[in-house]
Amino acid sequence: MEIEKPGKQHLHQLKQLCNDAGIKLTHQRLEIFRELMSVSDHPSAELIHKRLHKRLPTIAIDTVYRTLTTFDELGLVKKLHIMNERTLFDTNVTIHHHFICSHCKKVTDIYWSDFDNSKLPEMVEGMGKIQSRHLEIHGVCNDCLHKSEE
Amino acid sequence: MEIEKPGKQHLHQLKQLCNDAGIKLTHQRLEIFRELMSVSDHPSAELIHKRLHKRLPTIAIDTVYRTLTTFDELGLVKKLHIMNERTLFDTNVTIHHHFICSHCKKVTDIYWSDFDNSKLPEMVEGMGKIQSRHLEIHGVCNDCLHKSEE
DNA sequence: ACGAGTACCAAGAACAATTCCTATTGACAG
DNA sequence: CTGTCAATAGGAATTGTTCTTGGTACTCGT
Repeated sequence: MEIEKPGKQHLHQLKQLCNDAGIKLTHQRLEIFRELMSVSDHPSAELIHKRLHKRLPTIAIDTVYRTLTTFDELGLVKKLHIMNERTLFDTNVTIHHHFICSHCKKVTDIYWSDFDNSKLPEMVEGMGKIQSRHLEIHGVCNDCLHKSEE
Repeated sequence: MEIEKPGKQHLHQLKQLCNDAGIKLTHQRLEIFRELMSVSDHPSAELIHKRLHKRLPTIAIDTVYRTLTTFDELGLVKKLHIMNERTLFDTNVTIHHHFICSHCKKVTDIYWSDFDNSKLPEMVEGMGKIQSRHLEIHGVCNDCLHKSEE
């Protein structure tokens, strides 16, 4: 079972990817990328926009959405649609699952390659062409468990 | 592995539940319940509202949302938050998972009790108090596979 | 250097899903 | 019958996201 979170993408990879995709590596894209790679959580578009506002006071929320969608298509980030919450973006694009605290809503990555490599039941395999599987585990995280004891 | 979908709830159970919860069994709640139990798919609030409009021409979409949330709290239905889509409601509240066609977006229930009863990795168990697990399998369903061959 | 073409972006309008607000209704207790 | 209170209808508001528009900057051919 893997536990370590894989290393982050680097700037030259972004440049490469943009080149390959035939799109420009603009200032905005670069800054959004830097912001994404500097965080280890699962930020929302709104949060990224807020954080970027210090460095890029004129950036529009729409640009953030557009760029994140572009990054999603490039495979640099992954859109998460969890719970009742807004769309989140995961900078970790390797195969993994999520633990979601039903109290504080924090999302924690889970690596479980044994499960990823295991075979699904025949019934499921027969439903169509399987592309991916994503496990969402809900519970109360340790932080919230300790807080509620106080 | 279970395959059969468990039986649906019945009217007297709704009455019982409302009584226990100390809320009234209003005409609207009854009709929304009946509508829910008559379908086997995963309807959205909007769709339920549209269907109910024939029988209850004055029902407000807000009432549908409120009632579905109430039912969710009572455990009669389960809110689903899948993909980029709107919130769906699942009338099947027994433990199960979902296969989501990335092409037609259809959601199919999966029963896999071996997995439900299996132990999670230590690392995950240690993250907090686990309440539930939900597996989302993405792929292309057989219908769409056949259609694309034409 | 210069003009046309293209990708890109900011700003605000538009949109869709959901929730809030408020007056009204309806059921029940006294 | 009347006061009370939960529940509802209808519309307005809010929220998250996307579209439209006009303008800017870079690129390529000349």
